[in-house]
Amino acid sequence: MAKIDIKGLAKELNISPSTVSRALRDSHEISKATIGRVKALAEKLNYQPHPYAGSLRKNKTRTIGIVVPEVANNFFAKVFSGIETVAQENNYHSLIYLTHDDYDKEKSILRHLESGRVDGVIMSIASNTKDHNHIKALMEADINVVFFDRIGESFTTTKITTDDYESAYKATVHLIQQGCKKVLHITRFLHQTNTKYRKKGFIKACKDNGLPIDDTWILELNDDALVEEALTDILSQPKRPDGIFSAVETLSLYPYKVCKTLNIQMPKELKLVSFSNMDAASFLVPSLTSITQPAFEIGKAVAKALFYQLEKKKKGFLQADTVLPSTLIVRESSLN
Amino acid sequence: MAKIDIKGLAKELNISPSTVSRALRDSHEISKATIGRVKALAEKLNYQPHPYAGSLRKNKTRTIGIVVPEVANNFFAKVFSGIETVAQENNYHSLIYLTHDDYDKEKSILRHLESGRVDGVIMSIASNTKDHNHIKALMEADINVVFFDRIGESFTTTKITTDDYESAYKATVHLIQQGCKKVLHITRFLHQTNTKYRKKGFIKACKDNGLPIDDTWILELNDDALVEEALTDILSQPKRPDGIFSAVETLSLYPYKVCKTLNIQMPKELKLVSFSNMDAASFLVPSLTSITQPAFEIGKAVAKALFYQLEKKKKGFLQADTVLPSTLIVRESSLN
DNA sequence: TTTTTCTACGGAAACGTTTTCGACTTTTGC
DNA sequence: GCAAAAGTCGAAAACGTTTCCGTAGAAAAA
Repeated sequence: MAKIDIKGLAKELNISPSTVSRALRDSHEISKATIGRVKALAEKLNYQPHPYAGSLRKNKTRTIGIVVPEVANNFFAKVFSGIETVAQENNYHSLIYLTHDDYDKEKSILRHLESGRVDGVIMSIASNTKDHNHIKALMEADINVVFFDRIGESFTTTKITTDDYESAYKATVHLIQQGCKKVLHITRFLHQTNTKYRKKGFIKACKDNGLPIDDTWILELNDDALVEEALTDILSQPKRPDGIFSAVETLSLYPYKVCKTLNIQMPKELKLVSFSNMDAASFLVPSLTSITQPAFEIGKAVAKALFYQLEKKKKGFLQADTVLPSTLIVRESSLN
Repeated sequence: MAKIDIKGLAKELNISPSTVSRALRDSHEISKATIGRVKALAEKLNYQPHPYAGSLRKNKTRTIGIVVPEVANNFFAKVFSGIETVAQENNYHSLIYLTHDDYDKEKSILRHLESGRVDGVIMSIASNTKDHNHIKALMEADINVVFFDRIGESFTTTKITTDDYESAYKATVHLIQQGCKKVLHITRFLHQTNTKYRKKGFIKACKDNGLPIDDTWILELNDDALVEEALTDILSQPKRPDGIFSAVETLSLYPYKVCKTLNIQMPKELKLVSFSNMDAASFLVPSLTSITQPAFEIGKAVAKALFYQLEKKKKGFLQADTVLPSTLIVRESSLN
């Protein structure tokens, strides 16, 4: 099947390319009759417009860039699924880039995206980027950028987050109500916005309930290789914690492991609640009490917000700062 | 920062756009001196070539399409991660489309991809597509297509799979060696290539070891809503199975659930092994004996194969049919 | 009838590159 | 000293669209 283009159609029909172009887009300055003829032939020859030619001329790509740390992760995968759903509905295309939580990679990706390959970018910032100049540069190149979860707080654009502070507060209070006297907070990358607020919620909950807090009860465990050791240390102490609040899914399984080797009974001697979108949460023993973020909805919301910005001429945001509620699902790991 | 293009650079340097274009690409017909001047200015002004202009002229996009059923799934997510890694290494861009296992959606996606938006496509076929004309059409539009896991067997192109037959055989034999006398096979979408071969391996293992097989011992459970009921039924029978071999991860957790409600002891009364890439497998109780496919490696292999085809002028494949080995990880759920 | 307004379409420029074809200058080979 | 060969660059076409501008004829208004 030889590729057919607008010129080919035009020649076949003895009309000009401009007429064909207009006819295909139902222009009012073309008669119904010719529109019919053009569309019939286009259909018959399976004409597919070349997307890049149009993009070049119109300076619109109908493509978005999605820049995230990873995708082999329940949360990000579900967010992406939400984004993609909305993108397909709006006839947008999704270019996806993984930063692997590497600042330099993120920088070079964003720098490339200044080229005009995409109309807008949805991103969740890499865990080790602290400086945001590359993001600012992208915006100054007139690319719309919106954030979710790990946001750039200083930018005035759409940011979709969850109620990290409140959820963390609620989870901590839940542990305390179940009888915990010493709650340990394990977390990662505290300079990120989401973990930062989770920590604040944790601290507030402890204070409100008269639990003493010092920094040794907050463990920032950034290196996978060291988690088990650190956890073993603190759980071997005589005055070990009787509750753990984990701010990230990737840390949630370690307590199970360490308790097994140290022969600590969960939930009797140690209660656990963790942020997590893991499907298997209810099949663990004890099943995991979790705070799950509405990942799919986050994806849909952030995509909708971006498309809103892209379609409207007027500047303005659909919802500049949207906070979606997470839900605390109480299972066995936290129960008395 | 006003966007700068080749013409702008040319004017600034008082040379022609063609010279600039060549200089940026280190053409040997441009003097070292001008190459230096051009690159210096390009760097200074943060020149980013417009990708679509080049694509249009060169008829090469350096973009691939990835068409998969879903991504909120350990296996596909890890495969994608492998693909993306190789893509970034080779300076390719990844457009990703989810079919949600819907044939019509897959068809319209592939149809669109005939347009020239991508140079090649990596795909894993949706579970309910049985006719492959849309794929054939894409190939005839001169788009390279390669497959992984759920492949189109009739096509002569690269297909990356795992040793489904052998793994299934090995898993079944393992169950039998652990004392199972009646092994149930639960699976999905048996018209797919991968599940089809897993079933064959299962049957062969049973026959080789003198276990009687009839069709009631093979359950094709395509509807999520009906799985629990079906499993409850068969496990309530007096002559219930004492072993389950699950061909897909999405079915692997149901036996846990049903055994709990029916008060059947795992692994004492019922042993289980399942295909799975789930991280939590070792934290289940009993921990799940699983066959895990090398998802990340599959992604890398399929991407490498595609890029090989795209870069070489000569027709030919890197590895037309590559079969990567899965590994059987024995945990508690299958042990005597 | 003449003038104006629509209707329906064509010609050509434009988007930002790459590449073909030449052309001019300098170097090389004899 | 002269032809051939290198070396270095420019003009313009081309990729496949969209859109600006123009115009012929028909219909409407005068």
